[in-house]
Amino acid sequence: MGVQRKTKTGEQILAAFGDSKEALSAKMLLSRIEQRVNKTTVYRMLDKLEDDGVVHSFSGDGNVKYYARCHACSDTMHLHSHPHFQCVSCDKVRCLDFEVPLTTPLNLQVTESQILLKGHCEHCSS
Amino acid sequence: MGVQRKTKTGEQILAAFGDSKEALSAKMLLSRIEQRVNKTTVYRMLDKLEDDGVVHSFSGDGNVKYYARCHACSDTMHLHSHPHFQCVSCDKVRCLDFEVPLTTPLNLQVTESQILLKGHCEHCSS
DNA sequence: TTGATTAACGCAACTAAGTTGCATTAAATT
DNA sequence: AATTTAATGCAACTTAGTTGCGTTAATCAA
Repeated sequence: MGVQRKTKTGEQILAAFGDSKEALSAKMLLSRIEQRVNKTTVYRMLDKLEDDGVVHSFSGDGNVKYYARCHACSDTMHLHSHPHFQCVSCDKVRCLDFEVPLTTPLNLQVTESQILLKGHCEHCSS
Repeated sequence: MGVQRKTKTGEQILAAFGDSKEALSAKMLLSRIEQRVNKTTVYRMLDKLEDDGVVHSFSGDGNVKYYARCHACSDTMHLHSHPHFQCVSCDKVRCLDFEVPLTTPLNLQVTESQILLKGHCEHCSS
């Protein structure tokens, strides 16, 4: 079950994401939220937001879970064949706004896909 | 620095992988190895094998690191644009033997890519 | 074959991400 | 205002992976 009540934590998490395509870990969110919030609360709220199709998650570098705002999802339909990019210098992660056409083997029922690209972002290229 | 000496742990890890495309976590490897080996040893050996380009790693479900034998890599060249597939029923992970053509944005210097597909494998499809 | 060198190892203690149980707080509803 | 229960905070926990350090064993040279 997703979000049921309007709370400060929920508002602040969504405010932290804003309209950007940046992906944030629970830790990053905690440091960005002004109001003192417990990490458990953040994890639970992120779960609920993901249930509702408001955010989506994926595994970034160092086996850390990242969350980002969804832009074309509902609680019934999740379409995330867009790649994510993580800069190995500044560690920022974000959604890339194009889709990767994935042809999957006929013998496999693929229900979800995650594409993570790593490298240097435009600000960190030497 | 990679592997320098031929040891039982190294042999057993490679034996556990065999020639298959299956990917294994450190935990799975530990349970497959007959001889009693410490987990630290396994983690360290996997690091060295990865340095040598003998195995490659990626982040699977639940933020667990998986390792698989490389088939076209050396210690200087790593080519892993092949996807990995994880069955959400039996949890097995493996390399898929085709490449995904990734067109990456010009402003980003992509040095590595990870593609993880999740779903039901041929044995777990209902 | 023996002795020296040091890579590889085992162990214990640690870190960091994420989870769980439970008592408390505060939205929403009556 | 009273009631209901979703959301919260806290402490304790789990699990993956790491680190420091003393010991073992692979390799190599005498």
